[in-house]
Amino acid sequence: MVTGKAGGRSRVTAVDVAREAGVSISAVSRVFTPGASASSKMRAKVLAVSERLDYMPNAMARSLMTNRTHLIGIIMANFKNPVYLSILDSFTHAIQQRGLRSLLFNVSRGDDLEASARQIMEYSIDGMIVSAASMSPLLSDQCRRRGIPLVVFARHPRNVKANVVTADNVAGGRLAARLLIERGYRRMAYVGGPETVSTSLDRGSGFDQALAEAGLDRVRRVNATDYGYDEGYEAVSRLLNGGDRPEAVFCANDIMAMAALDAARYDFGLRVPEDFAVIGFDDIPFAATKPYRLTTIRQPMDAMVRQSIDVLTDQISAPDVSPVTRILPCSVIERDTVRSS
Amino acid sequence: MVTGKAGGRSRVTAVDVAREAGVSISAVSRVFTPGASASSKMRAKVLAVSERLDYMPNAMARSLMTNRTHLIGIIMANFKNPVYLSILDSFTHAIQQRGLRSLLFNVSRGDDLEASARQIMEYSIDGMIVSAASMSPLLSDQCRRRGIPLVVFARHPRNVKANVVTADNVAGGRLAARLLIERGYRRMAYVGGPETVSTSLDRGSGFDQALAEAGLDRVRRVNATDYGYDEGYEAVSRLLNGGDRPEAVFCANDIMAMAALDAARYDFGLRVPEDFAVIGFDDIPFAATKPYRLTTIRQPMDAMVRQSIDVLTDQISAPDVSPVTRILPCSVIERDTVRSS
DNA sequence: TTAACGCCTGCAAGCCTTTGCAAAATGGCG
DNA sequence: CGCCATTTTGCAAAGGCTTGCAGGCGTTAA
Repeated sequence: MVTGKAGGRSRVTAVDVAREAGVSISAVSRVFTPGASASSKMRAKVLAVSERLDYMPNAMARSLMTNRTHLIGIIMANFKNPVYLSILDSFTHAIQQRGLRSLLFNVSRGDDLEASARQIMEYSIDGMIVSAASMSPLLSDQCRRRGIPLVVFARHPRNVKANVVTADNVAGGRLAARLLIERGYRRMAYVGGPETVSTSLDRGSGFDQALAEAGLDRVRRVNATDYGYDEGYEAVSRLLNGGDRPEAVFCANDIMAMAALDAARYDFGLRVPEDFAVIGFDDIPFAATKPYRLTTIRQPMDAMVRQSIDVLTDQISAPDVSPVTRILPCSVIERDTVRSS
Repeated sequence: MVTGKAGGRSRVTAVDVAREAGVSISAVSRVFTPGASASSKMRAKVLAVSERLDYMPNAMARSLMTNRTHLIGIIMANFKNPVYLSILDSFTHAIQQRGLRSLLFNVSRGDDLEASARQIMEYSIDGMIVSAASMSPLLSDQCRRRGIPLVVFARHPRNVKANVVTADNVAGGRLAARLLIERGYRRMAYVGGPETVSTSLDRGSGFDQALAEAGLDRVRRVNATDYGYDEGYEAVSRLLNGGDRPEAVFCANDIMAMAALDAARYDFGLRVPEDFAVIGFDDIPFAATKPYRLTTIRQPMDAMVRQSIDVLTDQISAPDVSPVTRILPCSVIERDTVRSS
């Protein structure tokens, strides 16, 4: 290895700075290590030279020694629902605020979540956030074995041992049911997502519970094949074409609710909210636009993100505490797709 | 440093595997280095032990030697427009496909782009993609000095020396104008984003050009304070309230176009497309929903992403080629907000 | 059977930091 | 001015991996 190695031009390193400033390498290191002892003369000298040479400590070499990478892995699956853009926004922001960096992994195209996780682990990240429908217990095992704090976001898988931060989806479903009942609707249906997804399941079962408590039965239930607009449209059309046409639907997310609204109005000539009510879930920005004005159940996303990062950083600094689970309450955002009294 | 250091339990390393398998460390390394020479016996033995011990090479240590991190930095600013979710989807997917990883940086809240870039550089990333409104020349300088390939995505700043992959926004603007002219509209207006953003500027000037060529003048132009729905709504209301009411508007993105449509229909009682035409830009999924059916100009996002990554990886393997700029054509997606003949 | 030839493999140096330890410098105080 | 208590500072050893070099071994040809 004689000349400039494989990659780009060799960076300026701490030895260059040390030589130039006439100090030891350790001194340079200490100037760039918060909390290390260095006289102000020293600090000034090193900083000046670093500035001039455009020196910057090499994070890789550093992490080799410190066993900290300041990298947080984010595993995401849903790139179709705009809520996830704002979730990503909040997460990356919160992560950067704390001086950490986000390593983003996309597991949407059925790419093996397991395999991705392994890849991530090569980087010995400090912590990991998973926001993906399928959360395998093997992943959480991997993390525990390697001592990597993990929080499962907006999902509540029963069979994994990890931190969980989620909205209270069951309670959210109940909220929807009670609103509908209170407003005099009687024949309700639920439009869920794919059958395996715990959020959809929880929202549905909360809905059913509250219905049952009021002595009502859910008329029907359909599951969309995916969480998108088209899939929702198709599912709702199926629902409205069948017998037992409901007076109200509760949808597992806003996108499907918007599809429901469109299908009801444009294809079935239903008046909303007079003939037919629709409730969504999430409160995405589009739900508030003029043509929709969707009544919906809101998850406290900001709080969820904040708590996730809190839990994660706590766990990073104190690795041996046992996993916590935080369940945050939803609220109803009332607009115009449920009649007002 | 006697006992378990700062971070989690110490990982299993190549020496563990080597000892256990009765081979040298180099052997282990070579088994995990594609293209290195190792007999199949060797390989089998090492792989078996690695499996059992759950060994995985440490990417940090590796990159220290190879000068390659396999990390691609993505700098993004716009977390409000859903197009960026699909862009992120495509990028992360393409990056993973090539065995690389995405380090995502959020510079939306006016966080200094410069400062973020510096942070990113500490990780000595292999390449960087910037999709942010403001692209400072200093950033591209930083990259060039450090030998980090850089591509500017969906933006065409004149004053930076870097790879550029973007849609032909000027031509896109012309497309919009010509469609409108051909369909008999005469009094046009443009609704742009903040005045400093090159995409909005280019789209507007292409629009103006084509109008001028047809002997028409743009009636008015308004700029929204941001690219969102509410800002668009406000801008369009201003436009329609003023004198010289136009018969058609071209909006710098779909979100504002949707806002325009809503404002025109709900607040001004205009019939679209009979009395009033609207054209957007981007072709986001919501533009296709029943209440909108928006006619719009589409950027070839997938191709743009693919080319960006191609350019980037080319540049990574051959660092000394000069920057390229690729400008891809837009197309019109015709739906129902411009009359059909 | 022996020599020449290749493929494997191990050795050890190097990548860029951090950090325990001990020596040097500083400062306060009598 | 000398002594002791603190800082500062430098040395050198990690940390986990890659890789040039040279010796080892198995193979083929004579």
